Amino acid sequence: MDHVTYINQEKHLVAVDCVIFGYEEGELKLLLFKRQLEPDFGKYSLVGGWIHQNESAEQAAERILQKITGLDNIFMEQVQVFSKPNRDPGGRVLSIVYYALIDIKIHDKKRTNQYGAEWFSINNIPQLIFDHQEMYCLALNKLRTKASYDIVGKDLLPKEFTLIQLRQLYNSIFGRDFDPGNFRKKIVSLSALNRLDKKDTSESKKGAYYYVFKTIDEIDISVRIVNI
Amino acid sequence: MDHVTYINQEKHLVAVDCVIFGYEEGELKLLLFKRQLEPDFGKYSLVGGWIHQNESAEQAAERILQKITGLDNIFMEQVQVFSKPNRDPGGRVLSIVYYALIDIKIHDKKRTNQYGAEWFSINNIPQLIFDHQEMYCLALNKLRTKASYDIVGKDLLPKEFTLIQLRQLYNSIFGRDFDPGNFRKKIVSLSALNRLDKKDTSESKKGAYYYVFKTIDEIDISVRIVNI
DNA sequence: TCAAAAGTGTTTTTTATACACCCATGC
DNA sequence: GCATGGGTGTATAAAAAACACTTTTGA
Repeated sequence: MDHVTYINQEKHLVAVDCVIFGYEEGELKLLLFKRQLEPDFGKYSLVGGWIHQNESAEQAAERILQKITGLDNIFMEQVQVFSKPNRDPGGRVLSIVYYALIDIKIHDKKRTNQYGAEWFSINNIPQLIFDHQEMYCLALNKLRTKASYDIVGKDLLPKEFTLIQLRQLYNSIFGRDFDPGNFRKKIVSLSALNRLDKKDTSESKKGAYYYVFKTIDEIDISVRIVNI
Repeated sequence: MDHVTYINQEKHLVAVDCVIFGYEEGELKLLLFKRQLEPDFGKYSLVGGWIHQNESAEQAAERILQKITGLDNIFMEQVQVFSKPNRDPGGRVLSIVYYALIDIKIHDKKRTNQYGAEWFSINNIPQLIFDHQEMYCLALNKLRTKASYDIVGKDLLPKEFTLIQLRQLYNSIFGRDFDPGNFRKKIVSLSALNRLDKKDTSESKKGAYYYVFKTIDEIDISVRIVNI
């Protein structure tokens, strides 16, 4: 890109939209805003905002997520850019889409309420504005891909969790039932979790062991990357 | 995104950068520009351009590729957006990165020469400006991912090609030698190719059968998606 | 003691890898 | 007839999938 050509170039509005996944009551959920304006009054939208001159798209997403959920250090991945000239009827806006994973239990519910955000089960998503449905679908695909070579859950589950809870999370992400035995074997074989000497007896008499994610330095780098 | 907030928002310069892969002489190659200006005079850069108001990022990439190579209908995939505020010393520019696959044999060499573009083997890439090295690495990763669940080659090889040529392409993409027998079996099992009654005798006395990609309607949808 | 959830073990199938071998042909 | 790639077959190993079985414990 020649520097001399920087001046007099067309500039664009650039937004960030976040597909915010949470997990609660055995279901993967999505945080959405109810739109208060025409067009598309009453429809729902992803959580979004403008990108500023002095920040990266990641930083913009972090800023927006912090504002809505009160949380920092949220796990996030870029999905892709949406740039069709007429994707937004309000004007020419490029949107950089991220997906984020958060633990619904620990986010600031006052804030989300204040901003009129609601959680929806991914089995029951309302109609979304513009191309937000496509954004969500791509984000879910990306999450599934990640979940199939890495154990996702660190950001969606409480610090201590059982393998049953982890499996239910996976069932919810992939929309199918994983075999309990095989799932357990696969997860254990990745040796990314530590078992605690502590059981969750709320679901059964026998009780299920709690697990936690290993810290970075505990992880055996040689044992990684397999399909679930 | 509220419509009332569209006005008075900060606007941004948005560029498109293309990681253009080609294949020739048994090597995967990359098309690069030699930079004629300071800063970074003499370093190389990806092929890029500005995005216009009335076009999507994809359309901008198509326009730029058409200008440089003379080709239409080029296979392309979005890699990701690069948006760090200081990534470009010339100013705040967001860059949307695509990778493209083209058959070097059929592109317009006069054009690439005219624009000062050169092909480099991916085993011998010169120093690139800004964050273009990272863009290239991500693009190659994305290409490898695609190549492992889909047969890439339709856009890099001539219409008719031997399985030996396809294997050499894969060797070049992944930087390792695939087992001839196993590679052949795997490719055939995907039943995405048709064998012609025609041999390439330029490499051996026996000759190797030519293959072509099946057309969309010939492809058996049930046989897809496996790792190579 | 038995129901119900947690956890383990066994069998089968599929896929990947390594490598030996046969084939066709021009010299 | 033999060297040289091209192509096929087989044997082994590793993963995934299916599913039977044992363990624990409160009611």
